[in-house]
Amino acid sequence: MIESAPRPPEGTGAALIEAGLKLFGKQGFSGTSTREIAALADTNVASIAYHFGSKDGLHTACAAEVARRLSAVATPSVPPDPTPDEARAILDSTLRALAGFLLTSPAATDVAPFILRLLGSGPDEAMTTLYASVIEPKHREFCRLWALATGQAPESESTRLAVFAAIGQLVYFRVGLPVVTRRMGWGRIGAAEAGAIADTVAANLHAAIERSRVP
Amino acid sequence: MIESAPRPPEGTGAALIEAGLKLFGKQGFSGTSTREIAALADTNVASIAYHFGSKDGLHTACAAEVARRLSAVATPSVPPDPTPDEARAILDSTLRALAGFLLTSPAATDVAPFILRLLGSGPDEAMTTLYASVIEPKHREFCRLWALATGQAPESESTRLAVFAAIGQLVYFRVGLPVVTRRMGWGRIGAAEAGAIADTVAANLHAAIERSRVP
DNA sequence: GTCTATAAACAGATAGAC
DNA sequence: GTCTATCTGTTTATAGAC
Repeated sequence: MIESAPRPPEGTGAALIEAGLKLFGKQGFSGTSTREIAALADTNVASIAYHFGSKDGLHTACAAEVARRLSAVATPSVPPDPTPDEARAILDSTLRALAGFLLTSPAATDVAPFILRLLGSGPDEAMTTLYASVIEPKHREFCRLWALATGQAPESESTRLAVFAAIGQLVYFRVGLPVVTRRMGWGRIGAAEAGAIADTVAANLHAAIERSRVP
Repeated sequence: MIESAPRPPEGTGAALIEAGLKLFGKQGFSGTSTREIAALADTNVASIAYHFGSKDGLHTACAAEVARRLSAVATPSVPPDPTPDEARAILDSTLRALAGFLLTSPAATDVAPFILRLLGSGPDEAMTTLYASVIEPKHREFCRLWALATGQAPESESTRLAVFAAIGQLVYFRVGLPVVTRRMGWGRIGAAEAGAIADTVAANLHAAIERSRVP
């Protein structure tokens, strides 16, 4: 038992979260009725109030589930004292793993649109939780690796922005996927397409590291 | 009269589009009531049906207005036969102009969230229009400049992906602005903050061009 | 815990006065 | 063109049987 993250409810509760994640992501919070959610979860509307208090409560539970799933990814195993080349290799492989998750994992199919909606809704409670529990710690860890790879200071403005840019490329490919696939003439995203995107992002990573390296 | 783009309605119609753009972007389509829109536009609910037929009609008109505003930006003036260095300089300045627009322009404050919602809603009619009228042409033009700067083929897979990555960084900084400002400890985005982001994105642009340059 | 039935509020669209 | 009043359907939340 390594994981200490909070477990999601099981049974009907879990089915409701699953359905909520899918529908909230696809149609937005207000665009989704509790009847739709209950139907997809194969239960009745009243069970939402029973398990989560309200529609809002279900949404909060969905956000918590997103945080749980995200924590499971992008967790590189870092050796005690990495050399610059080792740090760079870890950044490369973590970015590729993240690309694989975001672009091809079934889990991300529901998670990514949900987060996108969360971002658009401004800084509310769910976003704050996600930021504090996942985004901030991961970004900080990436900054540390970036600093080891380049010789820059880990918390300098330029390092933090460079890491955002590196991850941002990848996030964009996921967010803008409808646009990207259309322009690329891709029918769907398979291993080959995800690989091409990962290669692009990784190449930019190495180019950026090379350019900001301190001798 | 150079511009052939459709003009927005004036008077009450324009006020409704303005209000719709703001509220649809902030709260989503279903999250915004016609009464709210009418109140912000300082008119009555019935005027929405009168001017645009329905709530959907107003949304379509808002999307058209977004396309109009976007077309006005990111329109580089390219000399007849640019040298590689000139092409690179044009890419640099266009990217910086785009950064300035996205991060500091008041017009973008309403436009950006609206587009974000559009992206999340999957490929509907409004998104298709925006893609065909703005995104595709601009991306193609960027690819041509990228090809001139690097010596690569303008419509090769790697070129198209590289251009997406370059623009994507910038788009991410706009989309993820709530996250970025929090992590950077910024209160708001002024000229200094937008400049720091633009410098980061531009540096990555040059690094990527340098790396994929064909001798 | 699960479900049906219903209540109370709210949505978008429209009729018709001005 | 603009506005008020209203119609009709849908929403979330809840009461209460099982």
